Amino acid sequence: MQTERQTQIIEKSIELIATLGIQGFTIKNLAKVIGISEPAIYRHFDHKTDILITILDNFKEMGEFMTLMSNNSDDTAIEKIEFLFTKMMEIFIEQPAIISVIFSEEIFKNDEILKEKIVEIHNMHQLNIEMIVESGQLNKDIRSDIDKSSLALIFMGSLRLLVKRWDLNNQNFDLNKEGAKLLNTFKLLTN
Amino acid sequence: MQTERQTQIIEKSIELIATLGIQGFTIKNLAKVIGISEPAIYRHFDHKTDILITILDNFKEMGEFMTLMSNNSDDTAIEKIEFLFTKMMEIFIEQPAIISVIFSEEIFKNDEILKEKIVEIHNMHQLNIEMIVESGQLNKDIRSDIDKSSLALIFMGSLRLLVKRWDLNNQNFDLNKEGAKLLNTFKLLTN
DNA sequence: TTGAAGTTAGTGATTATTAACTATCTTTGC
DNA sequence: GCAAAGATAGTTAATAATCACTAACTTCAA
Repeated sequence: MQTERQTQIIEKSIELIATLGIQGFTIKNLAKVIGISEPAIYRHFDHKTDILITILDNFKEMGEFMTLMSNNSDDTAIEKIEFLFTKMMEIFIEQPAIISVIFSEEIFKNDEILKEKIVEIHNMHQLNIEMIVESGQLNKDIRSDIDKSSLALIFMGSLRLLVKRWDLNNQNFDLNKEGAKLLNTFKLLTN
Repeated sequence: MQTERQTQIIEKSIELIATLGIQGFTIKNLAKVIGISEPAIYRHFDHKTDILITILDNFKEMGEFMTLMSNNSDDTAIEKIEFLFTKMMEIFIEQPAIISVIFSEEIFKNDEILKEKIVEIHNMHQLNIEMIVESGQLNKDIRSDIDKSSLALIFMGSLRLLVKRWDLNNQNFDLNKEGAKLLNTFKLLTN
């Protein structure tokens, strides 16, 4: 479990990375935006890297929770994917800072532990969508002449790029609307 | 025009970012891998940021050249997209280090000039693919019930994710084969 | 009274960049 | 043709600023 202060450090760290990039994520900047001294940070995390590790662990947990929720229903495959899409966009609109961190694998490239965690998160989402697609193909909701891994790649790849563009363009278009449009395209393409 | 030394500095910078991340891209590291002293770097670039600007300018030029080539033929739309895909994968296989830089927009987040260049490159590729899709829809090579911007998003988004995964997984699968598979999926989905 | 969470003041290492100097080409004036 | 002058590209040594992190001390609530 995380203490309140730890949660705050994680949140502010994500915001810092989003606004200033990984190079702006310094203990000094972090302490400043929180309003405590630099050494106080070390009362809550042993090393700077531990903060990044915790960020990725939180993302992984969030992903696992979404996987559970999407599969714990008797929705059709398309409805499950719709749920995942909607849920993800909801999170991104509420906390846009997450985008810059979760879709920026290169940030974690230095550290082998961090890189491994990123790959794990990728695989988890890929496998979850593959599973959903497979069930949809069995139920004839999704056409069966295309393999599940390609479809999962297309689903995730386009959502990622859409969200990233929204962020790069200072969130100056309606992500919900564009997301719905993309989802509709998927429905047309895959039935 | 770039001098030989400038080209070398650019190449080694990209490699540094690819292997160590943006945090490993220091003048000290750069000087070391090139085999000259740190101040010598400043004989060829005024500031560290100028190196990053030049990297992005090169990427943009490369994109413009590919756009020209893809449109300077009487290929069908699908063939043009196939050309773009093949060409890009060729470049990535030859110089995998590029992947970590060109698909890592967050690296350039600090600097407004750099961020703007990234958005420009995005828009250029999006518009080019949209144009190709539009011509394909006019010729009935591509189904017309889906708008070109969605299809362009899907094309680019999935290719990006495929290439990034290949890189994240230490290039341990056949990118050409997976790329061909993805292209085939597009053909099935869009005809 | 003790432990958690803060403080100030400092550590050595590293950062981008500059100053000053040098060896080696290249250009220019006679 | 050839020396003077200048440009090019390198060097060592140093700069102030910043980095992650630590030691030692204080505050305060359970």
